[in-house]
Amino acid sequence: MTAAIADSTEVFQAFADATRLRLLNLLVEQELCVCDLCELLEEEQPKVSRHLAYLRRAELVTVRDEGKWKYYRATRGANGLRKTLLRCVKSCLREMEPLQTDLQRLTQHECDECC
Amino acid sequence: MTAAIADSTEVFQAFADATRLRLLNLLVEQELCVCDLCELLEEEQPKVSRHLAYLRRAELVTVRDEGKWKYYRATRGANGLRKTLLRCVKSCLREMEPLQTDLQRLTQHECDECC
DNA sequence: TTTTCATATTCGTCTATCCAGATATATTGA
DNA sequence: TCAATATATCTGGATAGACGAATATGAAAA
Repeated sequence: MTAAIADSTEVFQAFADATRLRLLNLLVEQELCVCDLCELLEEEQPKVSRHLAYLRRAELVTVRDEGKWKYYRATRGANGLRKTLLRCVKSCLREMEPLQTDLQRLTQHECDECC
Repeated sequence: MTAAIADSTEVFQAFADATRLRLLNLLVEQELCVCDLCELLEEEQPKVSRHLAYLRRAELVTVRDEGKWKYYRATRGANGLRKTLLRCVKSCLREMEPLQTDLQRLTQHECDECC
Protein backbone atom coordinates (compact mmCIF):
# COMPACT_ATOMS: atom_id res chain seq x y z
CA MET A 1 0.00 0.00 0.00
CA THR A 2 1.48 3.31 -1.00
CA ALA A 3 1.70 6.25 1.38
CA ALA A 4 -0.95 8.09 -0.61
CA ILE A 5 -3.67 5.48 -0.28
CA ALA A 6 -2.81 4.85 3.36
CA ASP A 7 -3.36 8.54 3.95
CA SER A 8 -6.75 8.40 2.25
CA THR A 9 -7.96 5.43 4.23
CA GLU A 10 -6.86 7.21 7.41
CA VAL A 11 -8.98 10.21 6.43
CA PHE A 12 -12.04 8.10 5.66
CA GLN A 13 -11.53 6.31 8.95
CA ALA A 14 -11.53 9.65 10.73
CA PHE A 15 -14.96 10.40 9.25
CA ALA A 16 -16.28 6.96 10.16
CA ASP A 17 -17.37 7.79 13.69
CA ALA A 18 -20.46 9.66 14.86
CA THR A 19 -18.68 11.71 17.53
CA ARG A 20 -15.99 12.85 15.11
CA LEU A 21 -18.59 13.78 12.50
CA ARG A 22 -20.37 15.87 15.11
CA LEU A 23 -17.11 17.59 16.06
CA LEU A 24 -16.20 18.31 12.45
CA ASN A 25 -19.69 19.60 11.77
CA LEU A 26 -19.14 22.31 14.37
CA LEU A 27 -15.48 22.96 13.62
CA VAL A 28 -16.04 23.70 9.94
CA GLU A 29 -18.27 26.53 11.16
CA GLN A 30 -16.06 28.15 13.74
CA GLU A 31 -13.19 27.84 16.13
CA LEU A 32 -14.23 26.33 19.47
CA CYS A 33 -12.51 25.30 22.66
CA VAL A 34 -12.78 21.82 24.16
CA CYS A 35 -15.17 22.90 26.89
CA ASP A 36 -17.55 24.41 24.33
CA LEU A 37 -17.46 21.18 22.34
CA CYS A 38 -18.20 19.12 25.45
CA GLU A 39 -21.20 21.29 26.23
CA LEU A 40 -22.53 21.32 22.71
CA LEU A 41 -22.23 17.58 22.23
CA GLU A 42 -23.10 16.75 25.82
CA GLU A 43 -20.16 14.42 25.98
CA GLU A 44 -17.47 13.92 28.61
CA GLN A 45 -14.23 15.84 28.16
CA PRO A 46 -11.88 12.82 27.88
CA LYS A 47 -14.02 11.42 25.10
CA VAL A 48 -14.00 14.71 23.22
CA SER A 49 -10.24 15.14 23.68
CA ARG A 50 -9.57 11.63 22.48
CA HIS A 51 -11.51 12.22 19.26
CA LEU A 52 -9.90 15.61 18.74
CA ALA A 53 -6.49 13.93 19.00
CA TYR A 54 -7.60 11.48 16.33
CA LEU A 55 -8.70 14.32 14.05
CA ARG A 56 -5.42 16.14 14.69
CA ARG A 57 -3.44 13.06 13.68
CA ALA A 58 -5.49 12.87 10.49
CA GLU A 59 -4.71 16.55 9.88
CA LEU A 60 -8.37 17.44 9.76
CA VAL A 61 -8.29 19.97 12.58
CA THR A 62 -5.69 22.39 13.93
CA VAL A 63 -5.22 23.75 17.43
CA ARG A 64 -4.38 27.18 18.68
CA ASP A 65 -3.14 27.62 22.21
CA GLU A 66 -4.37 30.52 24.25
CA GLY A 67 -3.42 30.33 27.89
CA LYS A 68 -5.50 27.73 29.60
CA TRP A 69 -7.60 27.03 26.53
CA LYS A 70 -7.08 25.22 23.26
CA TYR A 71 -9.08 26.34 20.28
CA TYR A 72 -9.80 23.85 17.54
CA ARG A 73 -11.06 24.34 14.05
CA ALA A 74 -11.18 22.46 10.78
CA THR A 75 -7.90 22.67 8.89
CA ARG A 76 -7.72 25.53 6.42
CA GLY A 77 -6.20 24.87 3.03
CA ALA A 78 -6.81 21.14 3.27
CA ASN A 79 -5.78 18.98 0.30
CA GLY A 80 -8.04 17.29 -2.25
CA LEU A 81 -9.73 14.54 -0.26
CA ARG A 82 -9.80 16.40 3.04
CA LYS A 83 -11.24 19.45 1.35
CA THR A 84 -13.91 17.43 -0.44
CA LEU A 85 -14.99 15.57 2.68
CA LEU A 86 -15.03 18.66 4.86
CA ARG A 87 -17.22 20.31 2.25
CA CYS A 88 -19.40 17.20 2.36
CA VAL A 89 -20.04 17.87 6.04
CA LYS A 90 -21.43 21.26 5.06
CA SER A 91 -23.65 19.87 2.32
CA CYS A 92 -24.99 16.34 2.16
CA LEU A 93 -24.30 15.39 5.78
CA ARG A 94 -25.55 18.40 7.60
CA GLU A 95 -29.24 17.61 7.20
CA MET A 96 -28.86 14.53 9.36
CA GLU A 97 -29.57 14.32 13.01
CA PRO A 98 -27.84 15.00 15.31
CA LEU A 99 -25.73 17.29 13.15
CA GLN A 100 -28.57 19.68 12.46
CA THR A 101 -29.47 20.00 16.12
CA ASP A 102 -25.82 20.47 17.09
CA LEU A 103 -25.60 23.33 14.66
CA GLN A 104 -28.72 24.97 16.05
CA ARG A 105 -27.29 24.67 19.54
CA LEU A 106 -24.13 26.33 18.27
CA THR A 107 -25.96 29.41 17.02
CA GLN A 108 -27.72 29.72 20.38
CA HIS A 109 -24.57 28.92 22.31
CA GLU A 110 -23.49 31.39 24.96
CA CYS A 111 -19.79 30.93 25.52
CA ASP A 112 -18.43 31.02 29.02
CA GLU A 113 -15.62 33.38 29.88
CA CYS A 114 -13.33 31.28 27.70
CA CYS A 115 -14.42 32.88 24.44
CA MET B 1 -27.09 7.79 17.31
CA THR B 2 -29.78 8.15 14.72
CA ALA B 3 -30.17 5.77 11.82
CA ALA B 4 -29.03 8.45 9.39
CA ILE B 5 -25.66 9.09 10.96
CA ALA B 6 -25.07 5.38 11.53
CA ASP B 7 -25.60 4.91 7.82
CA SER B 8 -23.06 7.62 7.03
CA THR B 9 -20.38 6.22 9.29
CA GLU B 10 -20.93 2.82 7.70
CA VAL B 11 -20.34 4.34 4.27
CA PHE B 12 -17.17 6.13 5.37
CA GLN B 13 -15.99 2.88 6.94
CA ALA B 14 -16.53 1.12 3.65
CA PHE B 15 -14.18 3.59 1.97
CA ALA B 16 -11.59 3.27 4.73
CA ASP B 17 -9.75 0.27 3.32
CA ALA B 18 -7.24 0.11 0.49
CA THR B 19 -8.65 -3.05 -1.08
CA ARG B 20 -12.19 -1.66 -1.11
CA LEU B 21 -11.01 1.62 -2.61
CA ARG B 22 -9.28 -0.34 -5.35
CA LEU B 23 -12.44 -2.34 -6.02
CA LEU B 24 -14.63 0.75 -6.13
CA ASN B 25 -12.15 2.48 -8.41
CA LEU B 26 -12.70 -0.24 -10.99
CA LEU B 27 -16.41 -0.75 -10.38
CA VAL B 28 -17.32 2.89 -10.97
CA GLU B 29 -15.87 2.37 -14.45
CA GLN B 30 -17.55 -0.84 -15.47
CA GLU B 31 -19.25 -4.01 -14.45
CA LEU B 32 -16.78 -6.79 -13.61
CA CYS B 33 -16.99 -10.32 -12.32
CA VAL B 34 -15.13 -11.54 -9.24
CA CYS B 35 -12.50 -13.39 -11.23
CA ASP B 36 -11.67 -10.25 -13.21
CA LEU B 37 -11.32 -8.30 -10.00
CA CYS B 38 -9.00 -10.92 -8.53
CA GLU B 39 -6.80 -10.78 -11.61
CA LEU B 40 -6.72 -7.01 -11.78
CA LEU B 41 -5.92 -6.53 -8.11
CA GLU B 42 -3.74 -9.63 -7.89
CA GLU B 43 -5.55 -10.64 -4.74
CA GLU B 44 -6.96 -13.96 -3.62
CA GLN B 45 -10.61 -14.65 -4.34
CA PRO B 46 -11.79 -15.06 -0.71
CA LYS B 47 -10.34 -11.67 0.11
CA VAL B 48 -12.01 -10.02 -2.86
CA SER B 49 -15.34 -11.68 -2.07
CA ARG B 50 -15.16 -10.59 1.54
CA HIS B 51 -14.66 -6.97 0.59
CA LEU B 52 -17.36 -7.14 -2.05
CA ALA B 53 -19.75 -8.42 0.61
CA TYR B 54 -18.80 -5.46 2.77
CA LEU B 55 -19.49 -3.06 -0.09
CA ARG B 56 -22.80 -4.79 -0.80
CA ARG B 57 -23.88 -4.35 2.83
CA ALA B 58 -23.00 -0.68 2.57
CA GLU B 59 -25.10 -0.48 -0.61
CA LEU B 60 -22.16 0.79 -2.61
CA VAL B 61 -22.20 -2.00 -5.18
CA THR B 62 -24.86 -4.16 -6.73
CA VAL B 63 -24.63 -7.67 -8.14
CA ARG B 64 -26.10 -9.22 -11.20
CA ASP B 65 -26.22 -13.00 -11.50
CA GLU B 66 -25.44 -14.60 -14.80
CA GLY B 67 -25.03 -18.34 -14.59
CA LYS B 68 -21.77 -19.20 -12.94
CA TRP B 69 -20.67 -15.60 -12.69
CA LYS B 70 -21.60 -12.62 -10.56
CA TYR B 71 -21.14 -9.21 -12.03
CA TYR B 72 -20.53 -6.32 -9.70
CA ARG B 73 -20.67 -2.62 -10.30
CA ALA B 74 -20.97 0.57 -8.31
CA THR B 75 -24.56 1.29 -7.32
CA ARG B 76 -26.43 3.48 -9.79
CA GLY B 77 -28.62 6.22 -8.40
CA ALA B 78 -26.82 6.32 -5.09
CA ASN B 79 -27.97 8.85 -2.49
CA GLY B 80 -26.20 12.05 -1.42
CA LEU B 81 -23.19 10.78 0.49
CA ARG B 82 -22.68 7.64 -1.56
CA LYS B 83 -22.93 9.61 -4.76
CA THR B 84 -20.43 12.23 -3.55
CA LEU B 85 -17.89 9.68 -2.37
CA LEU B 86 -18.16 7.54 -5.49
CA ARG B 87 -17.57 10.67 -7.52
CA CYS B 88 -14.58 11.35 -5.27
CA VAL B 89 -13.08 8.08 -6.41
CA LYS B 90 -13.24 9.34 -9.99
CA SER B 91 -11.67 12.68 -9.14
CA CYS B 92 -9.38 13.37 -6.21
CA LEU B 93 -8.56 9.74 -5.39
CA ARG B 94 -7.83 8.36 -8.79
CA GLU B 95 -4.42 9.96 -9.17
CA MET B 96 -3.07 7.87 -6.31
CA GLU B 97 -1.22 4.64 -6.64
CA PRO B 98 -2.26 1.90 -6.93
CA LEU B 99 -5.57 3.20 -8.24
CA GLN B 100 -4.05 4.71 -11.33
CA THR B 101 -2.20 1.52 -12.23
CA ASP B 102 -5.29 -0.60 -11.57
CA LEU B 103 -7.18 1.53 -14.02
CA GLN B 104 -4.51 1.18 -16.68
CA ARG B 105 -4.59 -2.58 -16.22
CA LEU B 106 -8.35 -2.46 -16.66
CA THR B 107 -8.10 -0.78 -20.06
CA GLN B 108 -5.58 -3.40 -21.20
CA HIS B 109 -7.53 -6.23 -19.58
CA GLU B 110 -8.52 -9.14 -21.79
CA CYS B 111 -11.47 -10.83 -20.19
CA ASP B 112 -11.58 -14.61 -20.15
CA GLU B 113 -14.59 -16.41 -21.52
CA CYS B 114 -16.60 -15.06 -18.61
CA CYS B 115 -17.24 -11.68 -20.25
C1' DT C 1 3.79 27.74 46.24
C1' DT C 2 -0.55 25.68 46.38
C1' DT C 3 -4.92 25.31 44.31
C1' DT C 4 -7.91 25.31 40.51
C1' DC C 5 -9.38 24.83 36.00
C1' DA C 6 -8.80 23.15 31.07
C1' DT C 7 -7.11 19.59 28.55
C1' DA C 8 -4.61 15.23 27.47
C1' DT C 9 -3.35 10.60 28.28
C1' DT C 10 -3.26 5.98 30.30
C1' DC C 11 -5.50 1.61 31.71
C1' DG C 12 -8.36 -2.35 31.25
C1' DT C 13 -12.01 -4.23 28.68
C1' DC C 14 -14.91 -5.03 24.80
C1' DT C 15 -15.93 -5.12 20.01
C1' DA C 16 -14.92 -4.75 15.15
C1' DT C 17 -12.17 -5.82 11.42
C1' DC C 18 -8.19 -7.53 9.03
C1' DC C 19 -5.92 -11.63 7.09
C1' DA C 20 -4.82 -16.41 5.41
C1' DG C 21 -6.37 -20.89 5.07
C1' DA C 22 -9.93 -24.17 4.85
C1' DT C 23 -14.34 -25.25 3.44
C1' DA C 24 -19.17 -24.72 1.70
C1' DT C 25 -22.48 -23.63 -2.06
C1' DA C 26 -24.07 -23.31 -6.64
C1' DT C 27 -23.87 -23.63 -11.57
C1' DT C 28 -22.29 -25.84 -15.66
C1' DG C 29 -20.73 -29.46 -18.62
C1' DA C 30 -19.28 -34.23 -19.30
C1' DT D 1 -24.55 -38.08 -11.29
C1' DC D 2 -19.81 -36.41 -11.06
C1' DA D 3 -16.15 -33.13 -11.73
C1' DA D 4 -14.76 -28.50 -12.47
C1' DT D 5 -15.30 -23.71 -11.93
C1' DA D 6 -16.94 -19.41 -9.65
C1' DT D 7 -18.12 -17.41 -5.59
C1' DA D 8 -19.17 -17.11 -0.56
C1' DT D 9 -18.47 -18.02 4.16
C1' DC D 10 -16.31 -19.82 8.43
C1' DT D 11 -12.29 -20.22 11.74
C1' DG D 12 -8.75 -18.46 14.56
C1' DG D 13 -5.25 -15.19 15.55
C1' DA D 14 -3.61 -10.37 15.36
C1' DT D 15 -4.56 -5.52 15.63
C1' DA D 16 -7.15 -1.23 15.95
C1' DG D 17 -10.34 1.43 18.03
C1' DA D 18 -14.22 2.44 21.25
C1' DC D 19 -15.52 3.30 26.03
C1' DG D 20 -15.48 4.84 31.11
C1' DA D 21 -12.70 5.68 34.97
C1' DA D 22 -8.74 7.34 36.78
C1' DT D 23 -4.83 10.12 36.45
C1' DA D 24 -1.32 13.32 34.47
C1' DT D 25 0.03 17.85 32.59
C1' DG D 26 0.20 22.67 32.33
C1' DA D 27 -1.35 27.45 32.80
C1' DA D 28 -3.51 30.85 35.78
C1' DA D 29 -5.16 32.51 40.08
C1' DA D 30 -4.94 32.82 44.92
